[in-house]
Amino acid sequence: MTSADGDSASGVLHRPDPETARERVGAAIDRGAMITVFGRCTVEYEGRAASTLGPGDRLVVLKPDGTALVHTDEGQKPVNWQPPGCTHEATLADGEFRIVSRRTAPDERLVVAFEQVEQVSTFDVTDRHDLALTGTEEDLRQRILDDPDLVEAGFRPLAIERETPAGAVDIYGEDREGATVVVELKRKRVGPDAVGQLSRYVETLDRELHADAEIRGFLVAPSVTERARGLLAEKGLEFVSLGPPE
Amino acid sequence: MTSADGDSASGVLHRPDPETARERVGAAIDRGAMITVFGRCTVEYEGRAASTLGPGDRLVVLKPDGTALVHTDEGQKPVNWQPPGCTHEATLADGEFRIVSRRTAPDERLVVAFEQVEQVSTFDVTDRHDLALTGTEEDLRQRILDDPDLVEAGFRPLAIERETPAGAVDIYGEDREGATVVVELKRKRVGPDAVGQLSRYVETLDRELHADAEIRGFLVAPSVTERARGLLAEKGLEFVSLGPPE
DNA sequence: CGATGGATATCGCAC
DNA sequence: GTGCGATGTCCATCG
Repeated sequence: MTSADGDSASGVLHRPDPETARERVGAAIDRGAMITVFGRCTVEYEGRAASTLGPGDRLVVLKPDGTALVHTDEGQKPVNWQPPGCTHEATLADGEFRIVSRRTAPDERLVVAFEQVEQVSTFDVTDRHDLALTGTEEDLRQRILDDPDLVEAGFRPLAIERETPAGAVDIYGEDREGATVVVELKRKRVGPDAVGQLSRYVETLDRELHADAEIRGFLVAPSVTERARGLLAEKGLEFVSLGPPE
Repeated sequence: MTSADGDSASGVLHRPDPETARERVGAAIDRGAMITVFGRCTVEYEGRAASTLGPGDRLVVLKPDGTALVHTDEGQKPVNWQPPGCTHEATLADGEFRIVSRRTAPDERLVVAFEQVEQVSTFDVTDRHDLALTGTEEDLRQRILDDPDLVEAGFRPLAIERETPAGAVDIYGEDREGATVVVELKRKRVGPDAVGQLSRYVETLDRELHADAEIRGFLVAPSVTERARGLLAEKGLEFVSLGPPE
């Protein structure tokens, strides 16, 4: 045991035996602490898909919200995981310390079996601050509502997130002639999928509105791929280049 | 200091002062170790977007491949991160221990400034085992190639990933009458986007092939949403229900 | 390097 | 719960 044991804010065990690891992790799960376990382990997952992972050194993170993450030394994404809301369990089986995380609807199960536990750490964590993020699609929308001429001189926004049978349109409005305008926003370079999305909005509005009504579709993004540009031309849609704020 | 210090496989510091934390993390970065730091910190990010995060208790993971992750007590995704390939730096500024991670193309920068470091851990990690995953789209494709009648009696696959101007078709073949068949596979319930994808394949092949050639489009998936079903009917495409193996 | 599409995507919101 | 679209998506693959 280390001096950390007397500290409620955090605790650490170095190379605990399986039973000691099970006790510490089980207690931390019950306490609602954040837990990291590093050691040599195998991983099995079964649920939406299924996978097995042979022995290797990995970092396991258990969060009080029921999230489980298994990280190797590479990659931003965990090699295995469970989403928030799962139930974690610390068990002993065949003399091994194991972490089992389950959920239902859909049924999913993650089992991490440790051959050797290098370290168990627990943390009592408080974090009330929300992330303030800028440079998103909503920012782009606000810039256009502040200055509709960015789309086209005389453009008048009438609604945001206007519902159509094909889904909600980002910005709905009229051009200077009174023709209906549909605007699809993308915060980064767009491919063919965005053109298909805009096209569906225009097509369904074509049916919904007056038969002789002209409907113009605008795609607003920093840039388009060559294939997407071709699809735009083919479908008679327009493109406006608008990048993130400097 | 704990007994772990003499062990090259892992090391831990409890509540180090900023300078000690900087030394230990800087050395571990240079050594190519995996690092976890837990403590009270603020986070700033600037790059593809920008964000700030006020003080709170968070777990920071630095990987030898240049990945950085900042995890709070909630959520599966890190609240902030840097992708693999970044350069990490451990610095002292205003008496605080800071972790700075940068990359170029695009320029991105992540700064984690610690008011209080609860724990620093380092691990020498090797993991050469690959993940074996089943229940994927490739599994579904193999099942159909093994038994093409799953799509339709008499279906004959001729190619996989056949290129078209609209992208690669999952399975390309002929029905019993010799008509061209395009099959789009999805491993789970599909929405309108998959119908758009299949529709583009059929449309472009319609132009590419003989004008009088009949082209049939099949969407193979466990199920479809109501809107997607409508789009399929509208575009004259067919649906085959085929779920993951039990 | 960019383009393309899959993913146990995750996440948030509307219904 | 399902449906739908955004994401600093990440990631592998291909040209």
